[in-house]
Amino acid sequence: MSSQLSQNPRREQVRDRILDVAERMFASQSFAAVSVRHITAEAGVNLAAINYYFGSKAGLLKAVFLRRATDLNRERLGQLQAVLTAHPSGPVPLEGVIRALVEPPIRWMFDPSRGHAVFIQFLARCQMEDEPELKALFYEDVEHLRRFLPGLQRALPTLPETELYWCLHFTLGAMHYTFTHLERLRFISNGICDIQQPDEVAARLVEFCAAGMAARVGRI
Amino acid sequence: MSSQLSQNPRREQVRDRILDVAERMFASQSFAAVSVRHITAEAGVNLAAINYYFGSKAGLLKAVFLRRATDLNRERLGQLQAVLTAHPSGPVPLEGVIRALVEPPIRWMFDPSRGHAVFIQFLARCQMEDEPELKALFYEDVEHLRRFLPGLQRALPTLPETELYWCLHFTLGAMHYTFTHLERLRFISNGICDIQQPDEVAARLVEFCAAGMAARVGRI
DNA sequence: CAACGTATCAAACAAAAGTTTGTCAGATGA
DNA sequence: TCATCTGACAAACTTTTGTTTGATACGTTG
Repeated sequence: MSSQLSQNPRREQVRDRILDVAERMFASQSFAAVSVRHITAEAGVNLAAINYYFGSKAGLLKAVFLRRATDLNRERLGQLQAVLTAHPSGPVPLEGVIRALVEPPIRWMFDPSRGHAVFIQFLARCQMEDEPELKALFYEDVEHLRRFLPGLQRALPTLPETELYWCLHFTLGAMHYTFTHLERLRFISNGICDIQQPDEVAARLVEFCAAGMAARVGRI
Repeated sequence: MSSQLSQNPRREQVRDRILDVAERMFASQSFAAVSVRHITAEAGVNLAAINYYFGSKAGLLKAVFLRRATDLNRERLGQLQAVLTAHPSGPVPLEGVIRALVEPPIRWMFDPSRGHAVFIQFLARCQMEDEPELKALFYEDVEHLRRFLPGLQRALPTLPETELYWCLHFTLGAMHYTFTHLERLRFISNGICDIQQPDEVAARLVEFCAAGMAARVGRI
């Protein structure tokens, strides 16, 4: 069928199939709980394929992470840049900065296409894994988060840097919990909370965190 | 040495040693990543001890959870009750209700005695495990969280129930992230955030979430 | 065509996993 | 004292783990 394709497309096809299955499994179970045999069986490829393409099981984990992480960060930083350039001088709207931080991943969370939704779950679970290579990647990622500080500073000029970091921390927490525990919110609220609309979720999250940040201004 | 002790104290001693080691290991690694061999070796007991005392590895996980979970919940509910009875009629201070929710676990987090600190880390990691028995326990736990809703309602009488649940959700997220990512906050802030003082941490968290909740009042 | 590199495969590998078994020492209770 | 029970132990059991190995087929390149 694909006999006239050069080797590369076919190679990428198998690679991506493995990555898709691994992403899905690592999203719902811990790294140690997923075996390479489960992955290869589900992907319909040979057992040795993972070591052939990714060197090791840990290499596969890293590859799953890298495949989409930069895309997500680019989306975030693009939205941040858009807000900052829309207000070239003077104060920046606080909610706009926070939106740049949390809206892209929330949008991904509700986007089943191209595995975006699965990747967010994967990302959330990865935060707790202790694979050394993956931890190193997350420590590079703090550099990306630090880029939001100038934006926050321009939105809340009177707030000391320390406070801004604390606010960023709590915001990331509320967001992260939304990735992992949204279904629990539906359950605990007996279903009265609508967790289906991405815009609604993002709007509530942004408003909650913006208010939390703004409240510190008066107290410092 | 303890020859004249009846069997029970000695039995409890071995049981607790296993529970302590397991709690510590499950706190820093996923369930699947920890082997019963590691636990028993570290605890200095026989390999078969876990199956003898707890039936299975999963039974051990459940036992670690149950050993302290009720204590923590009792502390929380006690503090909640104290706030509510201090204001028997009329409005209740919002920050008091939130404090009852987050202060006890934050205090535990900084209390190395009796393994309280380790247990908080264990608890945070457990949220992501998919052991069926443990998930069942967490679903019983939502009943405990629902008890905070009357308190929130008396603090924010004009806010619809749906909104209160959302606020509770974001608050739990900020708290949970504080359990798991406090060291990361220190790192990302180049060490300028002081993460050593439990009262400071709790105060910031409470203030942030209270403001986030109060902000919704005007918008509904 | 011939030589080479690449992708796939079944098979085997050694190590580690959770659990079970049988035995033995010691405390308990009649 | 004798029978019984309990806890600890080494050992073995059965699966499952991640990884490696050659062999084979195929496409590309000389």
